[in-house]
Amino acid sequence: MKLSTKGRYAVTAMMDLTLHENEGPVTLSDISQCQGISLSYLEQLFARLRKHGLVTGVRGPGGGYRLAQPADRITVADVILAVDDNVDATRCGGKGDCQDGERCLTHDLWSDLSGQIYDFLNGITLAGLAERPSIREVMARQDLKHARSRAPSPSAA
Amino acid sequence: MKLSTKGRYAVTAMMDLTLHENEGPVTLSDISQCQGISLSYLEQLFARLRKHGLVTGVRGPGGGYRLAQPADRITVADVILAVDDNVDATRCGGKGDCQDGERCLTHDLWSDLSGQIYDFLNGITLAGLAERPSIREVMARQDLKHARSRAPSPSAA
DNA sequence: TCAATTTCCCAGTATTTCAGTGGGAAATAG
DNA sequence: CTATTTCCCACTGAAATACTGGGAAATTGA
Repeated sequence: MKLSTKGRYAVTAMMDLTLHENEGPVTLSDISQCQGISLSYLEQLFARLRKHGLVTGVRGPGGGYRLAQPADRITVADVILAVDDNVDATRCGGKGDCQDGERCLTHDLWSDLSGQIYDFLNGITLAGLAERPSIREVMARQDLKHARSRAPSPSAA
Repeated sequence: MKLSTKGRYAVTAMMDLTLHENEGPVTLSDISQCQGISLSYLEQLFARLRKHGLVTGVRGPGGGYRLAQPADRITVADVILAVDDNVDATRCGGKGDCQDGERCLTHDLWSDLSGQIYDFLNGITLAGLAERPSIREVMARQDLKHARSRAPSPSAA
């Protein structure tokens, strides 16, 4: 389990898709402008997300990306694992003969901890994140702005 | 909150100190041989751990490093934050005027998640890690080996 | 049919971080 | 005094990160 800015970019971008899920596909240039990430770098990230079956791309005008699965079935761990490829784990490869053949217990310990971190992140879905109070608050403000032709109806998807 | 091999090295090294806490200071060359990390790189890591008040160095023969605080007061989050310096967090710096002044909510969302990860790792102390069954098991084997004045026990592993 | 949009794809580059190398100074135990 | 070990610094190679740029394929709408 690795946790870097790359993973953060991916998660925030996926949240963008989640929050605008019912407004059609989201273009990468939108996310690029919002997040301040270069378009091509986003393309690279989304290529991986697509290969891992997390998003689907829609080409052409009006196209963009949308979630390939319901938001409550995609976890933060899924997203992070999709973008940063394999973790090499231990240096001694679990040979266990590092020093006197006994000292290497800390390796097991890390894999133990790492597993816990994974379980934790795997328990947080995009839908779950989107339901947080701090987010719903900002979403409500957005709804007001976007309701330009009619009275603000509380109808959510 | 960042989670990389650097942080893993630091945590596993700190666990080494924790597990041999009552055997006097642990030298970096010991950890180097065990973990397969270069001595100088470990020195760099421990310089940071020392500056953050997590370890104390003892010079001279018989010296080494020991925990600067009781193992149940040092958390995994402490260790990780000590070695990988600041996380820049958001790119737009929370200006909030990224697109239409409304799209940047995903940043808040990430800081929310990041805070949760921190809380999680901050709830795991070195002492807590050392008490895990898988670790105690290996520790027990070590105790047998270190008891050299008695008859050698049947081969482990 | 044509132009604009947008995903897709690939090859290259700059920057940063990771990890290691090497030399040497200061403290300390024996 | 000497061996050990922390401390400190400056440098290097390798890898990951993040960006640049060019272009092809699909799709929409005029």
